[in-house]
Amino acid sequence: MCFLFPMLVLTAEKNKFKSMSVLSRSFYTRTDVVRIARELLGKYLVTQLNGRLTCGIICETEAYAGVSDRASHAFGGRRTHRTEIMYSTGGTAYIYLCYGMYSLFNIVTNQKDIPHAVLIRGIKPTEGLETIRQRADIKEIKKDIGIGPGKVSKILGIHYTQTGHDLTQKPMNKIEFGIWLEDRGMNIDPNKILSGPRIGVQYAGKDAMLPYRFQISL
DNA sequence: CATAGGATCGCCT
DNA sequence: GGCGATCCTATGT
Repeated sequence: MCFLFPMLVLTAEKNKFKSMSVLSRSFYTRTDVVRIARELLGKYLVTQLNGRLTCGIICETEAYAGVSDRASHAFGGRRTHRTEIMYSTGGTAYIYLCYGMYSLFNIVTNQKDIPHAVLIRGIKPTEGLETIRQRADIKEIKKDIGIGPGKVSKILGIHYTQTGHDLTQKPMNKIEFGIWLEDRGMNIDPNKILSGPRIGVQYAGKDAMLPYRFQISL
């Protein structure tokens, strides 16, 4: 037992380190975008902009399964100036403008040239609440402040001009711009995950009914 | 070049 | 639940 004890401590330390880690390339380059969309629930989405750190727990996602998914911008292998970023390696940000005024934040997944992506539809803010309140242009923070893909970007300072950003790199200092994700060891009970059809994709025919939307209540 | 429409939101009724 | 805001994107001439 006295030989085993230090090993247990080491294992605990190792797990602790792992539980605070920035999500790495290998998390994003896996092939199952629907699984990744589920696993992103409970992860922390962090931005640093103009020296301000803001952060929230991801609580709603949608998977977009590339060339075979009629709801995806990359359906049929379409490549345009806008969608080109979707063909990057997993762990790249795909951010585009919706309805002329909302930047929508997506995470590219899978290997290069396979245009899968996960749309982040909701977060629960945890850090930088005063900055978030200012960006939202409201007097007091309410519970639904981070619910809705347009709101996620607005409160975190994410803008469509940042599309293509590498999500696996933290900024090198307190000033540099960055968007990244962290696993802080939050455990999500699979039974608590709600799933259903994606929002706003009625044009996608039968694919509009796929249960690719996932959410948890926090 | 012109134009229709969009992976939305907040305010109004 | 209905609607306007607001402008880029994709497509067609």
